[in-house]
Amino acid sequence: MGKLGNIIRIHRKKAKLTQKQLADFAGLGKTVIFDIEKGKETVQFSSLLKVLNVLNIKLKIKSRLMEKEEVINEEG
Amino acid sequence: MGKLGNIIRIHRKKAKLTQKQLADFAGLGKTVIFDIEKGKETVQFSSLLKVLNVLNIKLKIKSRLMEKEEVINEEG
DNA sequence: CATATATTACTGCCTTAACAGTAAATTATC
DNA sequence: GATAATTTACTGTTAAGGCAGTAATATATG
Repeated sequence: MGKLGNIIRIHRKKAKLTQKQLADFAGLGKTVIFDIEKGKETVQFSSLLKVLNVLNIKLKIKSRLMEKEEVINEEG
Repeated sequence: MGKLGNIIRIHRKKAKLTQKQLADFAGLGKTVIFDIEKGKETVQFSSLLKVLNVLNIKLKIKSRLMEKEEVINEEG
């Protein structure tokens, strides 16, 4: 299973949310949560961001051209 | 414009690639590269990963539940 | 063990991203 | 400024994600 899906599932469990509840909070259907946790990579990036934001997970980007790592999903 | 799109464009320029060339390397259509750089978030996550991998950009994940940051896109 | 809850899996419909092709606008090169 | 290259923008078609509904399996709770 995908690394990202696993991480998301762990965070969901910690937050004591069901897939349905997480889906509702993120404004998505339950199928997407299931797919993401299953490791499906063809989900829309926006769907992933919504889930990450609900779970307070930061997405960072890093390369040799950049001195500092940049956070992609800055939520309010 | 989206932060991620900007970063990707900068990396593409540094690599001296046109949108079309980057698209070919990533196995995508030129439209997707254009959309990503424009900041469109509804692209498929897999498309984003392909582009990031071509440009050697790492995607990391971080949260308070995790001690270490994890790299999502480990390419070979 | 029985019941309830949650997860996994499958279905068909609907929306939309991905795509190639093309044209216009912008930028680079001579 | 003229030419070429690149980027932006739009179009119609095709492929696929998102979704609710439902059923089956797995897990939790009594």
